[in-house]
Amino acid sequence: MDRPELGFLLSRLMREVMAREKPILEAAGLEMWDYAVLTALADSAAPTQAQLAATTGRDKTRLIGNLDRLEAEGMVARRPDPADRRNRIVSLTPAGSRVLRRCREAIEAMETELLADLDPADRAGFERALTSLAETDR
Amino acid sequence: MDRPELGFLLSRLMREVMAREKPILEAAGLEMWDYAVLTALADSAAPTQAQLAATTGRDKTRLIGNLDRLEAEGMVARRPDPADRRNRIVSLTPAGSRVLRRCREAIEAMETELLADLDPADRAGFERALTSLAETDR
DNA sequence: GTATATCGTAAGCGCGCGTAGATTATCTGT
DNA sequence: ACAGATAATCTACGCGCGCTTACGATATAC
Repeated sequence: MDRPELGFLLSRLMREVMAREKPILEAAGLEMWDYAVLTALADSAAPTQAQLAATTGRDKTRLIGNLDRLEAEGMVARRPDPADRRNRIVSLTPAGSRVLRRCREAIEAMETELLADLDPADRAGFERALTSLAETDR
Repeated sequence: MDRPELGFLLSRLMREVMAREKPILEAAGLEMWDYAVLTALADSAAPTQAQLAATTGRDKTRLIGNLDRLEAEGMVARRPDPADRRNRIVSLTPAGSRVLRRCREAIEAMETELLADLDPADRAGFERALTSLAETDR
């Protein structure tokens, strides 16, 4: 297919998505990284902060600040692992869970709107391909 | 469809593509922005640097450094517009054109490999959808 | 001819980033 | 009991980013 390069297309689309997400997250008092952290904790708590850093892609020393604030606002809990007290188990609080759900819904609505004009088959292929490609971690 | 959010998928894929492009561009002595500039000049010269900045998305004061280096290495030419000597017309030199073509070929090969495992129909839909979405400038 | 606007350029601002080193608490192997 | 590894934290780099201000050269409006 003849098209601009992936990098350009992706960075353009990325900017667009970011621009649309930003006001949603700001309304909830979250930064991008906060949201990534909450999302990573949605299914299950993180056994260590280092692992949470790895799964979110956040630098582990930078993650600390996000957790400090999220904890202060009661969205996240840090408790020492009883089995190894060096580790901090990071988990979502009910309040954090609520904030996350609200943001998630708003963002999904935004995405639906963004993708609305696509040919349905293209859209399905796009989502399948993107999901598959995002798992390509070398 | 049930999938992670667009933002996460895109940023993961973006990182992968960047990681694969980097060594190619480094081998040619280019930074990411240099390559974006050369690509923008491929079809036609830029009538002003401000316009080149706008089309590439680069801040216009930051663009200057890229042009300085590209010009010093003979890949790009800056000449005053005879009709309005405040403007600098930026154009690709033959050498710049060669470097661009070589990088472009390597990057296209990389992309082909990256997309190789996709279902062909998904891949076609992915490329069409991405191209279309990247044109969504609000 | 004088005021106003535009282009390219230089310099400096605060920001977030990844990284590195040191520190403290804790666990593991011997 | 002791040496070495590991987790979280703090501090401090240097980097590139976008943004702002200032300035000289040039063009345009009156």
